[in-house]
Amino acid sequence: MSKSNNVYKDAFNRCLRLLDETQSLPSEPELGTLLGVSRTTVRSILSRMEETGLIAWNKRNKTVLRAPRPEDFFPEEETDSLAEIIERSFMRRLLASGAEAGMQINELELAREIGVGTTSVREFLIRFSRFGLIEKRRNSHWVLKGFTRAFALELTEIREMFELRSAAAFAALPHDSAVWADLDRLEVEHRQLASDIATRFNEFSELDERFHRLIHRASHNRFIVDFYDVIAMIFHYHYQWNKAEERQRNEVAIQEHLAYIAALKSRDPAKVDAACRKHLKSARQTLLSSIPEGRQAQPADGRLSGTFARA
Amino acid sequence: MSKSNNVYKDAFNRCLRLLDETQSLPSEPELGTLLGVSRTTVRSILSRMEETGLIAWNKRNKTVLRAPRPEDFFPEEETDSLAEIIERSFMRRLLASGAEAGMQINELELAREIGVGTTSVREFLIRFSRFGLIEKRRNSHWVLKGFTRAFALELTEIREMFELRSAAAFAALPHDSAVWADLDRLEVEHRQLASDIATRFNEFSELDERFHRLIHRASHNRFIVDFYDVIAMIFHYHYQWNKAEERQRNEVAIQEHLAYIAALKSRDPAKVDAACRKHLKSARQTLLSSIPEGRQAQPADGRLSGTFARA
DNA sequence: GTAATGTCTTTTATCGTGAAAAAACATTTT
DNA sequence: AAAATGTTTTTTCACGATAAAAGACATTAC
Repeated sequence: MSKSNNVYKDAFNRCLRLLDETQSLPSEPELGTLLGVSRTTVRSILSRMEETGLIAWNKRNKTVLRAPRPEDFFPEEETDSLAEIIERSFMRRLLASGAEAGMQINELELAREIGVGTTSVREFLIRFSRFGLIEKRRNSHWVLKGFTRAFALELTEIREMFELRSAAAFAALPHDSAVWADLDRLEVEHRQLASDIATRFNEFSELDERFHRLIHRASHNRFIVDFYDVIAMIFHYHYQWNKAEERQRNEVAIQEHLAYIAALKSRDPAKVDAACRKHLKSARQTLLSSIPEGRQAQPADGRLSGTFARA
Repeated sequence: MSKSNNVYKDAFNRCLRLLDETQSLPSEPELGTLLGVSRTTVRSILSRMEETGLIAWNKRNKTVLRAPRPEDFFPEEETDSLAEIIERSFMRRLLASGAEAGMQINELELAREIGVGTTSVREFLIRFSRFGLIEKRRNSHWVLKGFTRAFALELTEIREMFELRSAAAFAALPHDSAVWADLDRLEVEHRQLASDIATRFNEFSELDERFHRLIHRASHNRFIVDFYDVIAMIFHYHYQWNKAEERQRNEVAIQEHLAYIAALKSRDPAKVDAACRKHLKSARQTLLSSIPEGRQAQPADGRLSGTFARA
């Protein structure tokens, strides 16, 4: 099978949405930039759009003939990259009960179960290892460290260290920095979401990530910025997994963010520190409360069927 | 070629050194633990030792017949893992002049130049990416961020944050903790090295790493402990690259370590903080002074032959 | 002459394959 | 019966091969 054409399919779908807005498409290089793909892929997309009667394509002329119909789109599941498929599959297993600290991870079995080659699984595990949830034994298998209370505490410890420092750096940024406009925009979005909370509460997690990433970027430190990937990953799956009191939690978080934003705008270090601490404390509480007591680190032993086996 | 047997060769060489000390070798499982390899590999080693007349092997009896000769050993270069070979090769290129920030890294070309498969190079680059020196463009090449002044400053910023916290945690450890004995042992080693500095100054970097890892471990935080891998990697190659005033630098560092150790033993937070800060400051200076001014981040352009190409 | 399109080449992503090494199972020895 | 040895199976590691996607070069259009 060698390689799926999900890049093409995903870009095709995104291009279809563009069709609604205009009568004719821009030049190939322009489309490439817009969709984030190469001209080669753009031309494949245009070819297909011509074939299916969506556009008339003659050199520079790409006239839209009709609006896209649902059946023009490629199925969602065919647009995911292999890495995404593997990650989702792996995280499902990890968060499912039965995945205890100390268990072995079997590359071959994982690959077979997901239906992909071992190379992709290996590469995924190497990339995933920086999240601190798995560890490699030299010339041997991977070991699961488990999504434990200890993990959550270690993660939040670093997060708090990094974010307090970033927030302080943020507040010290000059008045003419572009971040203040970004912050204003985020504040508006927070207020809109707050007033619509009853129906849109599930949009918070995306806003949350953008807000915190903006702050972390002020550190101008690649290690701090990159570490937010770990936090984002954990919170992403955590939100999917723990829906209890989601609306209320998010409502509280939005108010904390607004207070945090006000503190940043005041540029008063003490206020920033206090608002940041307060929010991070409740974020930690939320994460911790979602980890059942049973999910403690404990050396597992014996063998178990499936991807994870007792060591 | 599929897979080299460097694990076997390396373990064989290490096993040869064991031969000097005893008349007979222990059981297979025991040897496996000792050498850190499986019984399968142990048996291959024993087979060869029997063939070359080093031992007489009959079931539980493994009698040493003669002392190993130089020609019994496998050549050093055959005992390195592929990952080590690729890392060395890559770092040589990275630290060589001409590798500027913004350049592209070509997997295929790197693989060809080193003489290995692309998979191994890909996996290496993924693993290496956590050091913050390279970055991947989606569906495309890697980009070199460069060993710049900015990199050194970002690295040391995190290091200082982490080590100050770890040192404070260390000093707060209970009296009966095993780390105090470890610290005492390290102190002795420091004093021995200090008195022999003229001849053994190049042994410092290994001692340095052990000392700092001991401190970082007191944080009980996997992210802090793991981050020391980044520091160790950078300092490892930095030491190889910058030999200027090595002896004097190490002499100063040993004295700083001794003061740092004394502060830890005093368990006085203020003293620990001061000693730690002082040492980290001079470590940062050493690293910074080794980065030539020319080695600044600047967007490269155009193409260049070799592994790294201008973007 | 700049920027697009058309064509060709190179690189990346992924798989199946086979040898090295680990791990599991069976048998013997103490 | 506990621990070693002998044997077989499974897993990891690394490669070459191939389609997707990117990139480079040549040609045409404005």
